[in-house]
Amino acid sequence: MPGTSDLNKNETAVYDELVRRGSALTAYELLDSVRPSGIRSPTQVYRALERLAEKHLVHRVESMNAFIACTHAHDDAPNPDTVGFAICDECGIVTEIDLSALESILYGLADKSGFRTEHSRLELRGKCRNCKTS
Amino acid sequence: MPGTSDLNKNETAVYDELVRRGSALTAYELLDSVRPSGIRSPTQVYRALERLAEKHLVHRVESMNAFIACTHAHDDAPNPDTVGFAICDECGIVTEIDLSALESILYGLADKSGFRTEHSRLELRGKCRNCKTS
DNA sequence: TTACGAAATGTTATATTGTCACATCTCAGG
DNA sequence: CCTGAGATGTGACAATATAACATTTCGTAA
Repeated sequence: MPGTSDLNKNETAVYDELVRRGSALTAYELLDSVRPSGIRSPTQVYRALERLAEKHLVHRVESMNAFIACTHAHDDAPNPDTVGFAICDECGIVTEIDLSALESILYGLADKSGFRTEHSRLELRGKCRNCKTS
Repeated sequence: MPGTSDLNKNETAVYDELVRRGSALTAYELLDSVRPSGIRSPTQVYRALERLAEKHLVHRVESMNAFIACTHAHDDAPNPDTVGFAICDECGIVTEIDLSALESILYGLADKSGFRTEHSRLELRGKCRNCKTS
């Protein structure tokens, strides 16, 4: 992973936990999990998450108030950045979708009205492969 | 507007306020605004919003924890429904984007991995026409 | 007409999510 | 060594959302 080397202690604890669990976690779930690493307050978790997000190592899943380790390579290029998630309402699994191919289309949509997009987020809700038959 | 006739007192108060203001408002901003209509608790606001959303008269803007009156005709057809917003980080204006043309592309993206999308939300952050020059 | 139940509404308290303010620590540059 | 900018820790608090339960409303059927 790019940039995982220059993480401080709290960032490492939070990032490792997100990777280990492989699912979307709320800040307070994370807090409970990283207490053994010496993190005691929400502020510390949110600060770590904020910096991890700047480094594109985690993403915030808006519709869940949760955070997830990034699974795609996002080149370190500056914005605009575009990311998508497919969220299963049955089992809660969150899968990152690569939208790079769509970027120009999505940005063009808004640009028609004079809007300059800096970053964007797409969240799909539905049923994953495993849950859709049940 | 379709279905604005069968709104109850609280739904009407909340919906009218959203239309009157024409911007995205948080549930608590709404609560303050509709107190004169007799609404006193967050629960009442959230219940009204929930039913207005079911009727496609308001949308929740996830990345703002806010709600906005719908400006597009969403046919009363069942899901999947797809809506987008362009949000100006400078002045806060929120513009609804019609994504109906994109629906099949967006859904196809996830479908490749076996995901069945039921509804989706796209939120673009950036600068609106007026703010992007400043 | 009255009685009943389901759904809507109101009310209070509480849970969850996120931020502020300020003290303390760390460490590179002068 | 000093200093000061940025990182970190801590406690209090603000903002957002839901739970639990009482009350009301209203259609329906005895």
